[in-house]
Amino acid sequence: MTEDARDEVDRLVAAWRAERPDLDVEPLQVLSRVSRLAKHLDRARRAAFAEHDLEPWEFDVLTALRRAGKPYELSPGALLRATLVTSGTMTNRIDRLAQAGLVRRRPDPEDRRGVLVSLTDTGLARVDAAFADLLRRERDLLSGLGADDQRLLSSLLRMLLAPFDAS
Amino acid sequence: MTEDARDEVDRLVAAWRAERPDLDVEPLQVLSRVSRLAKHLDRARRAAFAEHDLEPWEFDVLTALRRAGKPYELSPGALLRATLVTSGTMTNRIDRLAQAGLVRRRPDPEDRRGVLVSLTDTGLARVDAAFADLLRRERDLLSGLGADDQRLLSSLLRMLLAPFDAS
DNA sequence: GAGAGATATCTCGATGTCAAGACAGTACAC
DNA sequence: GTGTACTGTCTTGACATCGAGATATCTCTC
Repeated sequence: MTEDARDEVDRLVAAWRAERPDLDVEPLQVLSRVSRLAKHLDRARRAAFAEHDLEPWEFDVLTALRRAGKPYELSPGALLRATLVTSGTMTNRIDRLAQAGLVRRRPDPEDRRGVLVSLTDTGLARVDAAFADLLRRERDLLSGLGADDQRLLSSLLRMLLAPFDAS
Repeated sequence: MTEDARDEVDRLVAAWRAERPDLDVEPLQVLSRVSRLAKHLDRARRAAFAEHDLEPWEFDVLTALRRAGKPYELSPGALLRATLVTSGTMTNRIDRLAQAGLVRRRPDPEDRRGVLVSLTDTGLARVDAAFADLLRRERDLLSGLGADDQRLLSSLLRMLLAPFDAS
């Protein structure tokens, strides 16, 4: 038993083993780490975006539009699928982004139920700057892992994620 | 170039490469997967707890107390460090858990600023049932990975997490 | 071409979270 | 022991999110 209780999850698992030796708590080794890491990442991202006057939720929407390529335009439905939020949330987000002058809304000429949301020039500039900054910081967070380990890690994560994205 | 765009992140990375070939977006392969997976996990957990009439946030607090072992008692400060939330949030959580009869609050006899929070019998029973259920479901989510891959994955994640937990 | 069901977006109320700050109590240096 | 800085908890107000449902439009079948 290589003894390295180096993070909170190791301590957490050890505590469970002491309290509930009857249960197999191995799944926590993976999934609790995923959850905790995500929480830390959220905070790191928030700090990164603050320098560009962007909230994480604003960044999420703007990057989805940015990735779509010219003319940087998507429907609210496409945006909510890209960002994993509900429709009410997306309506609210678009409202505030439009108010801030980062996106524009126009009726979909093909479907009168629909709307199309596009980046303004300001929005494009902001998201490009913030994204470059984010990548810099994320690379830093990953610096503890070699390139091979990163590839290995991402392919293992992909296996877990695939069932969700398929459905 | 092994061509397997099997999850959303592969598509996301491909889109960035097309739009910003000047940037190295490799960090996303790992970190976007972590974030997205955490979001899916939250939903899965929510569904699991619903059967036990527990919200995820309730479960988080109750498990922290459960792991502490008899007499299942911790300070609000210890609880907020265990759950990564702010003090205002923890006060609110404890209020509602106490109202629901799942925890009890009493003054800390050693420190008159302090409070101690402990599980009630009801709280103990509820958290034990929900935890067993959660493990069952999490094992299921991980069934795509062999035991070796799971160990590999958790040790890679540990490397990323360690710097956060150290600070 | 009429009707049924699906789809796209928005509205509204409830809620959990955070950040900042208030307040009481403790610890430590001098 | 007194003053200062620190710690632990709680209060408050703002805010982003969700879920459920409303409305308008489209699509497909007959």
